Amino acid sequence: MSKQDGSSRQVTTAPLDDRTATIMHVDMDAFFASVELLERPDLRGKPVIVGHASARSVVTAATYEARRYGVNSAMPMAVALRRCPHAVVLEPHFDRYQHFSRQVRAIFEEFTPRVEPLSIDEAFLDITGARALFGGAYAIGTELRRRVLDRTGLTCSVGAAPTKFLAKLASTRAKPDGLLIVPEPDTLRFLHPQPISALWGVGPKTADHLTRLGLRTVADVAAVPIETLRAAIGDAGATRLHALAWGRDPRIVDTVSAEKSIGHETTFETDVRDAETLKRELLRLSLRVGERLRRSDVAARTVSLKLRLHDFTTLTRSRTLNEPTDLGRRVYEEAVTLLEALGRHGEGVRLIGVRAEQLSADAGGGAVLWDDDESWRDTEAAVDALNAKFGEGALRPAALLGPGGARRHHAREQADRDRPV
DNA sequence: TCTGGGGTCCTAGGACCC
DNA sequence: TCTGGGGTCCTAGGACCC
Repeated sequence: MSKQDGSSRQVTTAPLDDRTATIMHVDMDAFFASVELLERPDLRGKPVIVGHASARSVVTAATYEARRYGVNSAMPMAVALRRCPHAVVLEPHFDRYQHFSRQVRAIFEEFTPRVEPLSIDEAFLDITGARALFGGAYAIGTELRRRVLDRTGLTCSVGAAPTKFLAKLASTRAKPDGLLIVPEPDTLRFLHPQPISALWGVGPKTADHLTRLGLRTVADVAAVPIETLRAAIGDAGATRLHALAWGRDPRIVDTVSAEKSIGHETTFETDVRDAETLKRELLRLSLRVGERLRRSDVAARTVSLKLRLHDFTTLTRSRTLNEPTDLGRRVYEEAVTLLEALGRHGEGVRLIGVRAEQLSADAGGGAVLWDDDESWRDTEAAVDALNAKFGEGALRPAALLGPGGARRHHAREQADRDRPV
């Protein structure tokens, strides 16, 4: 094992001929907070929290200075400010984070095309091929961290190991601003002393179950019979945990994974009982879902509604459609039907959300818009049909000259905007 | 202390089919 | 008449991750 701190207090090198640490995990340090500090250098070294100022908000990100007071992401803002009253709270700017996310991703791709973004601020890299050009994991990690810092002013932490799980664990242990390489022969020595919570998929509940079995470390999980695990946490979880505890993780770096659902939700400042307010919000959310479905060129077959009541009870209701849709209007119709059938909104709704599931490549054709409208297949007739429905000139002719996909896309945008609610 | 918003995966029961 | 077993789909809820 080798660890290099950003401060370069200690640099030990992994074997330079190591060829086993083929997967790299890169994780930006306190990403949102660090991006905000680029614009507010005066706040450097101070506890800074990123999050909305509203009553029901949570911490989106916190600098390490704030974390020293026990502030963590997802913590209610009220709690965070009690722990660290002098923290500076900044509003999040997601467009900025997106901008830097793209920038660092481009840097990753200078090393390998095999990049799998995990979220806005982390990614896996398969560096098998990059080694020939850049040297081993150590050289790649060091150069990558240098380029990210030089060009963005942001620090990141890097872990490299033979598997995804170990690489991610390595980057976590390297934080902040560090590099940790775990070659294959060192894996169990690195892994087994870790607490069970380090295992991917072990949250508070599972940790509870495992602790009740007397398991505290990853080594304990590795040693316990898998049947014991199965009885405690179920089939899939037991199989996965047992494998992870032995350093086995079959997941490869996957550069092309399709999204499985698209949803939006809102927590109200105060609980809402009024059905009209709920419907208005539901429409807004549904239209956003529709826009994203079309942008991704997919259609959804299942619509699901989510309600969180005043007491935090969370309900979901879903319905599978006969025909897939990419229209927010259609999503809304289903969601509102589910809402009314549920009939619980009088109790006071804290959160409402809608999600489109069972996505497939865009169904194409007019069947999605009007399943009785065969004429849609013909461009001229489609113009007439649409303009008849939405008024003359509703369609911009230019949009119709492009490929079918573009034509359908534009027509649906128009339909979603113009159809009366 | 009082709990965001974006997701993924798993479980379990019932319907339905062979 | 009383009853198996496997597979898939649908639905609701929950754990978990960032």
